[in-house]
Amino acid sequence: MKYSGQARLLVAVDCIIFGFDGDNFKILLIQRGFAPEKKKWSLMGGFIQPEESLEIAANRILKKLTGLEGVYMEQLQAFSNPDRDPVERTIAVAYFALIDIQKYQKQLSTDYHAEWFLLDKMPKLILDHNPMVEIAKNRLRYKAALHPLLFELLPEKFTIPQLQALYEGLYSTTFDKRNFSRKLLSTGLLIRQKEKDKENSRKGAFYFKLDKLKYSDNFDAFLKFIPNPDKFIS
Amino acid sequence: MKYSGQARLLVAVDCIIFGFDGDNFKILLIQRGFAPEKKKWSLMGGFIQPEESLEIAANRILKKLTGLEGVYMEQLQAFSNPDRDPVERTIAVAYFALIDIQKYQKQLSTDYHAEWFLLDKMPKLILDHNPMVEIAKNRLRYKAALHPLLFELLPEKFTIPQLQALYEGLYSTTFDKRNFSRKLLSTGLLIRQKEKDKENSRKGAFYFKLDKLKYSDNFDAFLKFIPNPDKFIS
DNA sequence: TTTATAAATGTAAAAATTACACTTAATATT
DNA sequence: AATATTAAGTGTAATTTTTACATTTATAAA
Repeated sequence: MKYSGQARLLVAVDCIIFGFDGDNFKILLIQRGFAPEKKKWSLMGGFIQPEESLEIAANRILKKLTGLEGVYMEQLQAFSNPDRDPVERTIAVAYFALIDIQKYQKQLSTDYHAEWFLLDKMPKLILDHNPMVEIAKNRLRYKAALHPLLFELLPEKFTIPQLQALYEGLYSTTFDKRNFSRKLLSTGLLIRQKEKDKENSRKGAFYFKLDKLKYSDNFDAFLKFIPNPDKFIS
Repeated sequence: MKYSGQARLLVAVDCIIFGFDGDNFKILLIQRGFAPEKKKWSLMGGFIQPEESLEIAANRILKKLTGLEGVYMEQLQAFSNPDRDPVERTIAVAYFALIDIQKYQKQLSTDYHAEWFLLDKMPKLILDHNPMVEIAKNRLRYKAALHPLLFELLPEKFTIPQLQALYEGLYSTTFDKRNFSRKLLSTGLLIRQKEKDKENSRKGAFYFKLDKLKYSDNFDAFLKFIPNPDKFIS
């Protein structure tokens, strides 16, 4: 028993993979090894398989490229312009992922000619992938203004100055460090460690870890990390 | 030139249509006139056509049911569990719409046996439509806490007490009317009219209209209508 | 021992939010 | 005509949150 007389379409999943290298936001792109658009840069994607949900497909695709599982990933939206793929009508559901760039295993992706690009210096991508990335950036700015999302981009131990650089990078602005650290510490999500990071200064900066329990409890809380976030969202 | 060896799927659009009758939130449902699940209540939906984007399809479907165009509508998310439709694998992209219930033309929908239900007293729906509605309610609560979205549910002229009832209904709570009106008026979005609504009190309540220019300018602004919105969002 | 450098911290002023109760306008009642 | 009724409308003081801003501290290098 089937629905007759209706068109069936290809459904693709595309992953927008964000990372942070300590100084700048990055995005992981691949160079297509096959026609059409061979050699052009692209988001990592693939078609949904008959037995998969979109979430499963997105995780499969992410794992294939990065070797990572259990990564933060969120459905962005479906892109459905009938002309978006000149080869054949395809609907793409975009997901964005936040990964700890240090966990990314380069060798896994040599198959795909993957490369991290500075988010601000991204090449032209195939199809409608550039607008997808723009929408994902905005969604990330939106969500990170209210929820403790950006920790997903950091390693287990991180310092307050690193965290501030992360926020400042996302919003292309600067924050007063006294107010910033007070706000972040007041969430109660951070546990100070005894060790310091001595890489970036003589004095060293204390490492912090996330209080994972409080983190998962507060993930959906409105924490107002960024004052007037609408200034930064287009 | 086609992508070979990939499965093609049905893609459906389902519309979650919210209204407000002055006292309660409502949702517009239809009773399916055909098998499977004939006579069961359902969201209004349909399959995407070859030349349509999802947005166009959603608007087509909404217009067919309500007669309305230019309505506020937003993509909720794609639902893709492989078993969600027992007849045939179908991906559904849900949209939610906010309409002024007074503009809804009943006669248009007799074709579909459409009916407004109290949102809290909704029947069981087919497939995964109940969870779709739950997700839509949460999204609406989330977004309305920050953005001036709910005006889409009201007629052109409305009173502050009506507006407060609307917010109180969505969050199942009460607000102090002094603080509520101060907050809403401080947005600068409301223009007081000379006439009063005398339906609900002897004194009468002043009508207000939206300042449409400021409204569209501020639609994406973070206005914090609701204190601690995470209390209300699950 | 001194110097250099980034990390860490406190406080006062301003703004926003909260809690709370009386007055007013208009109709209905006597 | 006076009075009662009812929901609309409004103000203020206390608290909390946010903002602006400068000095001290820890450490390694010279």
